Amino acid sequence: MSESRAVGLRERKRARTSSAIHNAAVHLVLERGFDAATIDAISERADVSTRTFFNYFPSKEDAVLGIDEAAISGELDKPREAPDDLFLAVFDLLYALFEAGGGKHDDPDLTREVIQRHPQLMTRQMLRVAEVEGRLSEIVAEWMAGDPRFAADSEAERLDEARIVIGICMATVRVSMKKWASERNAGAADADGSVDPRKTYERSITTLRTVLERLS
Amino acid sequence: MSESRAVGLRERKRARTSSAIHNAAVHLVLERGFDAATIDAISERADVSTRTFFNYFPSKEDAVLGIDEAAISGELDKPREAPDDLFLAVFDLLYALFEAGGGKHDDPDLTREVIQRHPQLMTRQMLRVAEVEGRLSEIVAEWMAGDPRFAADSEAERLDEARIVIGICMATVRVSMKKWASERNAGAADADGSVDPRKTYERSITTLRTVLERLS
DNA sequence: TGTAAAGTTGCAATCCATGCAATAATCGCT
DNA sequence: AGCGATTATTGCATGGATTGCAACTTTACA
Repeated sequence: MSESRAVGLRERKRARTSSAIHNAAVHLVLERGFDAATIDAISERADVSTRTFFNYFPSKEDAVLGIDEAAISGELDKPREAPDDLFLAVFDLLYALFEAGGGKHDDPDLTREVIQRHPQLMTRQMLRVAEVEGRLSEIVAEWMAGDPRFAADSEAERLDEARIVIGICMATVRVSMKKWASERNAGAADADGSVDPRKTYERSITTLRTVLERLS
Repeated sequence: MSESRAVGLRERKRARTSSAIHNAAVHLVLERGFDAATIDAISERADVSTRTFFNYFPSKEDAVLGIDEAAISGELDKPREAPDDLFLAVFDLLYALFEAGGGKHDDPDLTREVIQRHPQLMTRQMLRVAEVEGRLSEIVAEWMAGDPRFAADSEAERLDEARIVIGICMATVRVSMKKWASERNAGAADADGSVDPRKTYERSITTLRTVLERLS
C-alpha cells in the first residue's frame, strides 16, 4: 500500500521463474553438456514442473539463451532516426537485439561461455535474427531512404539492399563471436581473466571495412 | 559380364533408396506441410522402415533437402585454382555445394518450391554451409593469398577475411533465393512457367556489387 | 471477500532419434 | 556356383522433446 508500483506480484514472480529456469539451464548445460542436460533436470533445478518449463520457453535452446520475445519486439518497435554510419547503425541494432533477447542473466559472461561451447546455440541466435528479418530490413531500408546514395532506388530495391547489408553485418558478428571464443580459449585475456567481447567485435568491423575497400 | 561397371548393385540400390526417401519427403511435405508429414508417413511412401529412414538421413530436414554428405565432401576436395573474380568464385563454390548436396532430385524445381514454402529448410541449408565453414574458408583464404590485395596479410587475417567474404556471399544467396521464390509466386515466369533461378541469382550479385560500391 | 484472469501442474499422446541384435542381401574370391 | 565377410534392412525398446487438456491454485481487483 505504501508504494503503488507498476509491476504486481504476478509479474515479478514471472520474471523470477523465467530467470530461474534460464540460470538452471545455463549451469546444467555447462556442467553436463547440452544433450545430457535434459529438460527434466533443468526444470527440477529451477523448481518447476516440466510442463511449466514449456510455458516459459519453447525449447531448450531458448531457455539456455534466455530468449525474451517481448523484449525483442520492444526493441524493434523503438523509434529510430537515420544514422550517420549505416554499418555502425546496423551493428548496433543487431547488438541491441542480442542484448534485449537475453540480457538479464545472473552472469552474462557465463551465457557467452555456454554459447561458445555449444555452436548450436550461436546458430539459434542467428535464427532469431532471421525471424525478424522482415521487420529489420524495413528499418534499414527506411534509413537508406534518407541516404543520398540510396535515395534514387525504388523501395523494393532498397529492401533487397537492406537485406544484404544485414546479412553482411550478421556474418561479421558471427565471425567476431567465434574469434572472441577462440581468443578466450587461447588465454589472450585481460587482467580479469576475460576477453572484452566489445573489442573483438570492433576489430571485426575493421576487418569488414578492409575487405569491402579491397573488393569494391 | 559385358560391361565391367565401377558401381555395383549395392551402390545403385542405395542411390535409388535415398532418392525414393527424398522424393517421398518432398512430395509429402508439399502435400501436408512440414510438421504433418511424419517420418512414418514418408518412410511408408518410400517403402522402407522408419529405421531405414534414419540410416539414410539424420533428420526430416535432411531428407527433404536430399542432403548428401559424401557429395559435399567430394566437392570440397576438388582441386581449384585461384580465380579472377573472388566474389564470383565464392558464389560458384557455394552454388556447387548446394547442388552437390542435393542435386539429384526427380524435379529440382519441386525441391526449390518446398524450400521456399518452409523457411526452416533454408535455414538448414545455411547450416550445412556453416558446418563446412572451416574447410571453405581455407579454400577462399588460399585464393586470397594469390591476390595482390590480400597478399600482404598474415594467414590468420586472411582466414578472418575469407570468413567474412563467405558470409557476404551467403547472405546474398539467401536474399536471392527469397527473391526467386516471391517472383515465382507473383507469376513473373518464363514461357515454361518457371523462373530461371540463375537469373535471379545473377541479379542479386549485381545488387551486392551496388551496395558494396556505395558503402565502401 | 468473491469472482475473473492467469499461472501451475499432472497426464496422456505423439513424434523424433538412437542403440542393439536378428535377419537378409550383396560382395569378392575361389 | 559356393562361401565367408561386409553391409543393409528391420523390429524392438528406450528416452527425450513437445503439445493439448483439464483440474487446481494463486493473484488481481472491484
